[in-house]
Amino acid sequence: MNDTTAQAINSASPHSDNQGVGRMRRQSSAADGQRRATVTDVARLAGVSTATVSRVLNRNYPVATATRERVEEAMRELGYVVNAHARALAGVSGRTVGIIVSEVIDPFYAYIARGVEREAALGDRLCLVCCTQGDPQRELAFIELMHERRADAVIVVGGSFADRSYTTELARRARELDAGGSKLVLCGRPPLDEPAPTASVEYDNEGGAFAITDHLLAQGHERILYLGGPPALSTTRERLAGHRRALELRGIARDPELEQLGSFSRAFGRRRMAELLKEGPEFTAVFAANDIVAAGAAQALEEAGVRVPQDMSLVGYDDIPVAQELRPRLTTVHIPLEEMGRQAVRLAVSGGDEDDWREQTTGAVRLGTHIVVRDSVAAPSKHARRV
Amino acid sequence: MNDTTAQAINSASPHSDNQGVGRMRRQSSAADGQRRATVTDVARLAGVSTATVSRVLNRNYPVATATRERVEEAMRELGYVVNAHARALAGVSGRTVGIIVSEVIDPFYAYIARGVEREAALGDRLCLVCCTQGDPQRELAFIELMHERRADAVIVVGGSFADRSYTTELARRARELDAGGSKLVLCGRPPLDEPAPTASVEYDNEGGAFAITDHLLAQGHERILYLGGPPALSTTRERLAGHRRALELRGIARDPELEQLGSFSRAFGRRRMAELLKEGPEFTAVFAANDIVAAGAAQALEEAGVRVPQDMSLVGYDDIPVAQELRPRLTTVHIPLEEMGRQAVRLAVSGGDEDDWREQTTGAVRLGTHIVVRDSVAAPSKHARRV
DNA sequence: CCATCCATAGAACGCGTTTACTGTCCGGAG
DNA sequence: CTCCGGACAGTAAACGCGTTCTATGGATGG
Repeated sequence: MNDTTAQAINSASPHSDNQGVGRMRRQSSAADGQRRATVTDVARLAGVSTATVSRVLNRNYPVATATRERVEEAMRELGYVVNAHARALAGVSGRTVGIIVSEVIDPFYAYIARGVEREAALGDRLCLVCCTQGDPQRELAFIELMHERRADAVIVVGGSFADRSYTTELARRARELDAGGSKLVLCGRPPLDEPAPTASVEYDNEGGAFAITDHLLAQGHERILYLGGPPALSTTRERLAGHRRALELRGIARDPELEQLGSFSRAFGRRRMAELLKEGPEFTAVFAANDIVAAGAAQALEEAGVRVPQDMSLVGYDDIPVAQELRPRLTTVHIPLEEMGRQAVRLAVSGGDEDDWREQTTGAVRLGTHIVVRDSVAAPSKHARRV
Repeated sequence: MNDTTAQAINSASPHSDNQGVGRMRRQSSAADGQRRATVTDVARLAGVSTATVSRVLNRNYPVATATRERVEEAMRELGYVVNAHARALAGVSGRTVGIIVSEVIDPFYAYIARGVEREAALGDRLCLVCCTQGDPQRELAFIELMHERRADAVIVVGGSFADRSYTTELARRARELDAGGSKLVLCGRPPLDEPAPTASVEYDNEGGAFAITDHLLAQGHERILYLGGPPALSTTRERLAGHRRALELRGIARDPELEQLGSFSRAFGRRRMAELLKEGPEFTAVFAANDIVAAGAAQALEEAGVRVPQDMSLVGYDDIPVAQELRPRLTTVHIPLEEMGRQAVRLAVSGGDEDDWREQTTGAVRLGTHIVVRDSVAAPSKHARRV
């Protein structure tokens, strides 16, 4: 389809008359857009050369005021808009950064995307956003597409899958990107095991999980259900690791039955919670893998008539807005999401400026997390809930 | 800043040695990216011409299988990635659509963005996303930036301001864009009063407001507070218009005190609601300008000990996820947000295919809205709430 | 053996940017 | 009152990289 379109559009133009700058085209179809004005047109109208027009455009070289004004007037008159493609082709940065998330409507990603967008805007850059819907293949494809567009940075956000061939492929892309002067930034995911020229922005995922589990333990909970999160995702693994470490440190044996992984969806949280309430192991607190799952669990709890926090404590992770909307308000782990997005851009973009000492190609920052105590946690009730 | 950066990057590369294809560059800095492979390189390595390589790339012309394989092998070996800029410059569509919203983390916009992104992806297009944070100037600037990048479509989303000079400027941009073969799409906002080549996707905003107000009236409410929404925004005006029409139709006089406009924020909803509860007019129901404002109002109500829906009915608008998270679950107006995004892309992109009958340049679709009844509305309590 | 069709090559083109270079005009030196 | 160095303005032309039109060599078919 690309082809046919492109052909149809182009085959109709270049034929006879080579040097005429396009007189003929103009009178073709009625409402049809007459050829876009070019630097040459502006130059001609202003009575200067194209180089001068370019200088006016870029203000990077002194141009007499009178000349500048004449050129600007000509641009206005012709409705001239520079062609970013031509400019990029000539070697100027395309001023674009790409961000790849799994889902834009998920607040976790949306906040990071906001940080990326804002930071990008500060540097007069535009932001290419893609959603993989959780498909690693699509992620790879998008990286390729962004590479084709010569994005200054390609930021992949969110947990990654522990799939060898995928990792290898990603490393390859990172090298290709780097060879072209772009940078692959891993945001909210662990670095590649294979060495590759990437930058990375992480948050203390394990630490946050440790802290909030410990918060639960400090209240006296000993049977804590860990609920949700795709098992193969790095995000899940890290959170679970922090959770386990906290248990271990207090000398509490780990019960596999209390680790109910699954997905990050609200539906999962609700369904599995309901099931476990009916016929699951005993527990007095729930550590939902993220706030969305917590929202689902909260609903199941409500429907089952289990009061939070009196009968059951509940915590989440991410501290997205829904955490404050739930009743009781959810105790959770805060992640500086927007800041992560900003850092991701800074890392990639500043790195691009000083191309002398490329040694620091592999920048990395790690941001802290902290728990936010609200109303969803209390000490376990005297008589442990019996199913 | 734009300029200095661009200069710094470029002034350092092209110097002596003009025809050598870059021998020198290679040995410059250690990790430095050696010049990217080009079609010419691939052609040379595969022993064919650049035309053939291009054909292999675009599969738009028969190429002998053996040749194709040789070319593909060469591309792989060199880590070749086409340059989208060069390609776009040569006349092929850049396969990019732009969307401009005021805020990505706002679910209203996020859902539309998702629709745009998905539909764009179906056509192998990438999506440029920008946030104006409500600033019309920034909106104009982003349109310009997208125009420079020759986006197939530029979709501006959300209510617009009733500012004459802004509208004029927008119309001008629409014409420039159209002249270049792109399209400006107005999504979720009324068409420009000034004639301009735009496409538009609307939703029945007035009708939704009418319906939900009527729903309240049918329950017996007569004193309904309309809360929130920027007065100058078209979205607010339309919703208010629907609200008023419903009142009128039931013969209920309009009370200016019951129209408390402001903003679309949660903070506004909460603050103003609290104020009105303390010292405002009498009313038995609240029509929040959108769900976010409703969430704020719900909190104020909760804090004031006013029960919903027993003591006070509450409805919102947009039907974003928070509506289902509130307790009681919020009765609201559903908008097919994602579908709007999809339609916006379709309108702009299909329109671009058949450039023969440009008459239909100004496409427009209007999607329906409907109310979603949940638990936040009840008949007014016998004894009207007295402050 | 010529008419065709196919695969491929050569070259023009699209549009800014930038370098190398020319022509001007200034002030100060001689 | 010239003459020279240098700051300034501005220009022609090369360049970046795919795409596609036109042309050509060769093979197949009649």
